[in-house]
Amino acid sequence: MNVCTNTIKDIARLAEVSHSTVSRALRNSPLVKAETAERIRRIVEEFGYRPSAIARSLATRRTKTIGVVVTTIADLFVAGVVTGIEDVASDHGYSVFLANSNADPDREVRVVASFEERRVDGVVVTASRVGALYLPMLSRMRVPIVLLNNQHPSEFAHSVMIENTAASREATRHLVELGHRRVAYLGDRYGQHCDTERFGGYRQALDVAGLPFLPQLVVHGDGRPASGRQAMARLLELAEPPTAVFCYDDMMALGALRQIHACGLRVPDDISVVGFDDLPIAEYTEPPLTTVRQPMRQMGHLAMQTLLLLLEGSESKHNIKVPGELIIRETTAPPNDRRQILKSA
Amino acid sequence: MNVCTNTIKDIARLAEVSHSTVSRALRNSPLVKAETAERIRRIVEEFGYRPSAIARSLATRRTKTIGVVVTTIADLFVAGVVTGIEDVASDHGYSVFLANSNADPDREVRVVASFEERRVDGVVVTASRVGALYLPMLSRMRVPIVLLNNQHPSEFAHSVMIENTAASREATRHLVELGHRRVAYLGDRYGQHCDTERFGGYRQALDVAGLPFLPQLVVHGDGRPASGRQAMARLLELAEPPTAVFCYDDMMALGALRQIHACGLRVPDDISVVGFDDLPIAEYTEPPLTTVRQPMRQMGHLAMQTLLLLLEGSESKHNIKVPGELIIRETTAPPNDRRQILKSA
DNA sequence: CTGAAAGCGCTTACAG
DNA sequence: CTGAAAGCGCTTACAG
Repeated sequence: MNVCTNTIKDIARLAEVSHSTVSRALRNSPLVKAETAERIRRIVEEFGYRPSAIARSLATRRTKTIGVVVTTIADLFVAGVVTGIEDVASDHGYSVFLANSNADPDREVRVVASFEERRVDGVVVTASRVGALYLPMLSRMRVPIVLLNNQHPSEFAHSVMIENTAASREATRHLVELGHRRVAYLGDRYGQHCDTERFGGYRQALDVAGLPFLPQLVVHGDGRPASGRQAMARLLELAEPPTAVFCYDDMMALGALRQIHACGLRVPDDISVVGFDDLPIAEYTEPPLTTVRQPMRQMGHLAMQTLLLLLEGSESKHNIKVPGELIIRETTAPPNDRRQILKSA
Repeated sequence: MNVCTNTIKDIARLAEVSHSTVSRALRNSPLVKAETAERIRRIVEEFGYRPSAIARSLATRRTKTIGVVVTTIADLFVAGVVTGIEDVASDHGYSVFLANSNADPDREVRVVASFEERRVDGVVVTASRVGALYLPMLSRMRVPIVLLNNQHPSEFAHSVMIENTAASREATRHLVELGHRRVAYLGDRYGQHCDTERFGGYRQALDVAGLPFLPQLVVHGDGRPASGRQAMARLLELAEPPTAVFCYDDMMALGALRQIHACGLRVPDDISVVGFDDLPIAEYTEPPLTTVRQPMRQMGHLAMQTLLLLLEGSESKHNIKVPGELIIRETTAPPNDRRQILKSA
């Protein structure tokens, strides 16, 4: 018996009731007599009937579907967030459409079009490198949108954001308190709002400590290891290299570690490194990485919970700030005054 | 003007044609006069009308939607594969539903139910730790299914698989050729078919080299770094530890590296390590990891292309084998006979 | 080339 | 508590 050919009318015929009654029974309507409902459910079970969400969506004008846009899912932060989103979506009967934009404007246009055509009930945009027209295009859809670690968090819509500034300040202060005076910032040139805030926290910590801001100690990558390695190489070529580096994310910290080791320097003896994210691999770098934990999965939960609230008609603005947590492992230590000597070895 | 309230009839009224004609114009039917079609398209554009994929799906009985099930998306291999799937799905007008099963039988049941109700046109199951009832449940759906690095690849359905046996044999042979005589296998107890095959390749390489198989050199983890570390610890506690370890995946290799370093041993001087996957981080472990590359994204492409073929009515069996590629980096070297001495230090 | 009509498989007021 | 009917927004034979 081909499941896909069964319709509500087939079940109605078998149960000797109208299809309206079957519909009610399936939706647990109190309007249907208990024993009738029971009989219907037995038949539904026996024939493996699955009501069509398509037809239901057309009738109810709700698809119980959300769209999730990411730049790429092949990123442990993004994947963690999406896991969190899907967790609660699934618990509430929502299915999720996943779309990668690849930071490509053409694909962004297609993603928006497909989400509109599929009549998703809501959208979450995660840590995307969005084109200029993208967010306005999305907002035109007239469905709730939640941004996660994205630009325009407050002006534009509802959002879930890590407390970038406070967390970065704390991470930098950790380095300063260890005695570092030359602390570099390895940023992400595509990091948009998050990069601005993390850089801001770094600056604040320097100010509070009365340390001068040295522009030559600020370098940028693209968020990935190779670029972190290159940026680190530039720092190490400086006449007076930093004794510590605060990185925009763990992946670039990974590249930085590689470059430091490739130069024959040691972490944390010669140079301290701090990351951001606390990816599952952070505990397994060599040495284990001091970093700022973002509760990625929980942030995904919050984003979906916010969307759910909006879908239930909440009118308020939702701008959630999630605290980061500094996880001190083994890439940070007091500066070694002999570093210059070792380097020449 | 609320986009979502526009229907094909609104456009028909504005264009002064019947909604049938609008429908044809939008589907580029040759049945409609060029200038009429042009006028309709202008109006569609102007009002930002988006045809409802829901209504279209109901009428055509095709949703242009596929379901992708994974155990977890928070895994760089899985995420790479899903990226590949989405690439070609999107290019062909398909949207993808992503569902995490978390290897939880309850969720598996719900995923299958949701895919059935949403009338996905096809399904791909990626590297899942599937429950016993899962695949039969899916196959009951009567839509094409493609398995990727999954169990039952040939008996059950269409599949894309890495050449586990050949790749593992080559990886092990690499170690043997370096002179290793005590090569361990660090497997994944949930790796099912893939683990069996990788273990098989390891055994074959030993046999070919005339080396004895030593059961005490086979340990298992769960695929993640922490378990790799634990398994490595067991190997190092052996009276005669291995001089090389072939790991089921890069993540466990990461844990193994950590444990080796934590014991004060050096890689590759004291012990060689080989991974499997060539994740983006493999180049950035310390030292950079020798591993077997799986072309994850391309495997995703192949899976979706296979699904497309099946959706076009292909009747043949599709069982695609993808070769792995040994990438030699810096975790492998000839064995060091002084290893025992160093260990006691 | 165009339109009226039936149908896709549901939900839900309305009437009983 | 139950059923007949209308409607959700499309597609597509059928007739012209």
